[in-house]
Amino acid sequence: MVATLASVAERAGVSPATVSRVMNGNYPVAVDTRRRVEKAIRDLDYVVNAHARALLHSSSGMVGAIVNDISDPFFGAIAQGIQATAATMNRLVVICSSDGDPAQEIAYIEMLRRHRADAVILVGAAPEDTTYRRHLAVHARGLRSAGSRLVLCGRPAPSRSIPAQVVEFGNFDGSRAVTAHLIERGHRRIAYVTGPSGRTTTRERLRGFRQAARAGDVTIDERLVVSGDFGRDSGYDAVRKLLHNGAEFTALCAANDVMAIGAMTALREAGIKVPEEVSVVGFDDVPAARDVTPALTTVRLPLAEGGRRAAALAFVSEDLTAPVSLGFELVVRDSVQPV
Amino acid sequence: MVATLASVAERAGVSPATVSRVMNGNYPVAVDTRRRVEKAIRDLDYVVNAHARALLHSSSGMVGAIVNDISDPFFGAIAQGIQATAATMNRLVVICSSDGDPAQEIAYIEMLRRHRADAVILVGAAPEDTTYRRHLAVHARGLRSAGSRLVLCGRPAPSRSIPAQVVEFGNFDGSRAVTAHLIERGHRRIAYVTGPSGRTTTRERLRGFRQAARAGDVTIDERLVVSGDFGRDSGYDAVRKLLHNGAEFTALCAANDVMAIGAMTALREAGIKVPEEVSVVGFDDVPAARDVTPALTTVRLPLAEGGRRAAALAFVSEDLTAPVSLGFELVVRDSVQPV
DNA sequence: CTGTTAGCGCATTCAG
DNA sequence: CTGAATGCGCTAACAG
Repeated sequence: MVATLASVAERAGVSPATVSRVMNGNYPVAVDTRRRVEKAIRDLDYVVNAHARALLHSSSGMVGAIVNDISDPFFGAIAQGIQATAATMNRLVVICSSDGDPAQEIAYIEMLRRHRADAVILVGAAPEDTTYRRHLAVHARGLRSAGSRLVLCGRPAPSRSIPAQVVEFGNFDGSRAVTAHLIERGHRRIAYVTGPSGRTTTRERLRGFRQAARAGDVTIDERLVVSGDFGRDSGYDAVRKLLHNGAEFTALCAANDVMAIGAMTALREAGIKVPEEVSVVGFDDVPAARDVTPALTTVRLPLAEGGRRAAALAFVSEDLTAPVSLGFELVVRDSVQPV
Repeated sequence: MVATLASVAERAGVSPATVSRVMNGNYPVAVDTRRRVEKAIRDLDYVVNAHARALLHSSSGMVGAIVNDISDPFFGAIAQGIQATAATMNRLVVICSSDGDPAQEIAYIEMLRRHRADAVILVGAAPEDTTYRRHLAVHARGLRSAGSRLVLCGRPAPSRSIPAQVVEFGNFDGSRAVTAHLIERGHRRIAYVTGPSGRTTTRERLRGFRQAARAGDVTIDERLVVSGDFGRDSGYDAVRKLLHNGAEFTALCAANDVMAIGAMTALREAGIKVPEEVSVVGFDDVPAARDVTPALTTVRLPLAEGGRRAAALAFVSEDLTAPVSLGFELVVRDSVQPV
């Protein structure tokens, strides 16, 4: 059996109220009474029931973060940031991996609402389908009316009808910058590996790529645009497919580092030298980007900081008037060479 | 305001009990009554209060996992496995990052006990200090008497006095195998980068290394054993230090891949060719191991499976008589060359 | 099939 | 400074 306030009270020969007062320490209690109670607590290994407590306050001191895949370094870095500031505030973080499934994500949001999470942080690309958006809008209002916060990290602010705080990354601008970097070095036949279809991040980064191409007066051969899913193997496969189709390109731009790294391996296996024959760029600047050969030129996103900012927003009750927009930095390493 | 059972009942013109019955669906309710209630639920966007419910069952349908650092791919892979099987059972997973601090870890365990977590999964190396062990023993008994499970994943079973289910990895055997691999190829001056001090995993892997050396009749020059912390930079720094001290070695064995990869970068920057001049091996087989150049020879641990097995143990109530011992696989790639 | 009752464990009035 | 009483939201008897 597990000890309760009452059992501790009985053992200490006091009332439950007194035990409660020494537990919370915000009320005068006689020194020796306190001592007796503390001993009983230790003897019984009493641990308060967070549920009973939450029932009173209708809050739980817990925040939920929903990510696509916790084993992806992109999400790992953000989760780490969230966790770090949550620990500071003595809050429990519930991390849920939705596996990229919008329905799963909605299910998790509902679970978190059941647990009266103080905040829900949605991390990374948002699905663009309308069923998802409808459900999200309902939950957003529900969270709001329960006094909980909805924070979006790494996805754009949705319609005004859904109340949320948002932390955005420079997906569009970063993608434009890294593409321009390629073009400035003379590349005109540039392949692109996209993220999964129907996600905001995929769209934004691709848009940046196309925009830079237009601005640089290079036309994108649509046969060079192949779709990936942000996973390493999809980058690898994309190159195989490109090569198999006899595509010709002097540079490859991947929608994230993980795919860029898979792509580099495929290139190497095909006997194509990077960057001598093909330049490669990625996006995110995950830790591995620095350690592959050649080191990957990419766009650094302040991922951990994004997580920290998102968590900070989760713990504060004022609404932001505008989204927090985090910058990016073009990190030039060794994977690009002038054509 | 947030809807309650009572408010839904009122709106539907029925009793709270009836609403509860349609919510749980495990009790006969007239079709049109059910319909009316469902409409009220939707209208009010009613979401049950998990805390009120948990108060009755004294369980929460939630399991906690405590890891050292969620952004480390080792933990990411395990967390992913835990998460995957938890989702299958419709359970919420609370992932907590203790930052390698034993006191933090204890604090998290207590938080999870307050929330009446169905299980607590401790992932990765265990601290070896006695204060930690004493606290853990108390909590282990507390969890047990509350009907919760304690599962250890990637750390050895502690003393018999603490009740826990354990999933172990082949730290000792794997380390011995990969070291033997080096020795068989003629290496006799082998450097070693350890994990953080005072952790079980660090000790086990180092022990395997020494054991293999002894068995292969090679004596380890203690100046070649340098300590790291499982982080990438510590692998990088270890090589710098070794080089700075004028150490001579033909092979380097790192206690994990992350450090091995950092070490390879340091070697490359110093103009030392891997594997022509120095062979390198790692441990874990994280995703990046495949994509560095040369691809890293390492020991593959079934990390995701370990997570899945640990989660499975968390959801079952029978005690195992013996720890689950997961195998390992020596993955030979390109980072080792005969001397 | 449906309503009424009681109580899960705790913090908070309100009295002493 | 301490105790008794109340109710948070829900489900599980128990009646009807």
